[in-house]
Amino acid sequence: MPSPQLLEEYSQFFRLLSEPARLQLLCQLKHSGSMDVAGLIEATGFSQSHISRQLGQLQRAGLVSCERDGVRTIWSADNDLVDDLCNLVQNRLRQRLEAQLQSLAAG
Amino acid sequence: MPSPQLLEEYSQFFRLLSEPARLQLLCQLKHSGSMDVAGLIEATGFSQSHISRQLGQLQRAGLVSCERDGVRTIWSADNDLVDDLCNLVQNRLRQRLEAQLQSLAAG
DNA sequence: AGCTTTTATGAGTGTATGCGCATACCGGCG
DNA sequence: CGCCGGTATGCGCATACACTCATAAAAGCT
Repeated sequence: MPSPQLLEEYSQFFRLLSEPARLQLLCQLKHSGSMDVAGLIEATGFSQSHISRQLGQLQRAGLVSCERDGVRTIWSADNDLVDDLCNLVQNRLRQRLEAQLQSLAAG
Repeated sequence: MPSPQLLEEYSQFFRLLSEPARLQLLCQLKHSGSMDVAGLIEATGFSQSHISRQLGQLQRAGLVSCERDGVRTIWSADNDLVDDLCNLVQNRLRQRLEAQLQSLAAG
């Protein structure tokens, strides 16, 4: 059994990924390599303030990092953890759907 | 890039794990094998209605399942996905702390 | 059938937070 | 120094949801 503190850490991390907007920003950065905020606004349609806040949260968790290019800030995703997690979840979703399909066919 | 629908699925799944209470119930069931609600109340200190609701959510996601034993309901965790996810996150947390430690030593 | 025990659920409350608007900060340029 | 483009942040609103109390539903016992 994980300790209560560890459970709290886990859930805080999962909470970061529980918001479609944040997940979308992460995937976009992973997909495009590096982007500035204008690009993220263009790609996602979110407001500038919203994107800034979400990136701040992701940065504090070490999932994204930024470098300044003059007045602009260039953001990039930091590691493969999120991809790995999403792949595991995707496998699970597929298994579930396949099982539903089978039980439907079996009547 | 995952589709918006898939992103939504991902985030809904992560949202399930973003609540310490649910994560604790999952880990408890994983640890103890099978438990009835009275046991979970004893182990976690949560109210009966709260536990019932959280188990319902986890059941709809296919993470736990139940069998009735007379008037009691015996719950058990259904697969290893959550453990795998938590292990990945734990590795990440450890890496982060080690990096902080190194930068502190180097600082 | 009525009574008891165990679990599920309707209703209500409080808190957290996503999201936008407006604005303050901040680094570069004339 | 004043101005301007780009980013962070205070504030407010709306909504989602964890959590509780009270109650209903279900299953066994007499």
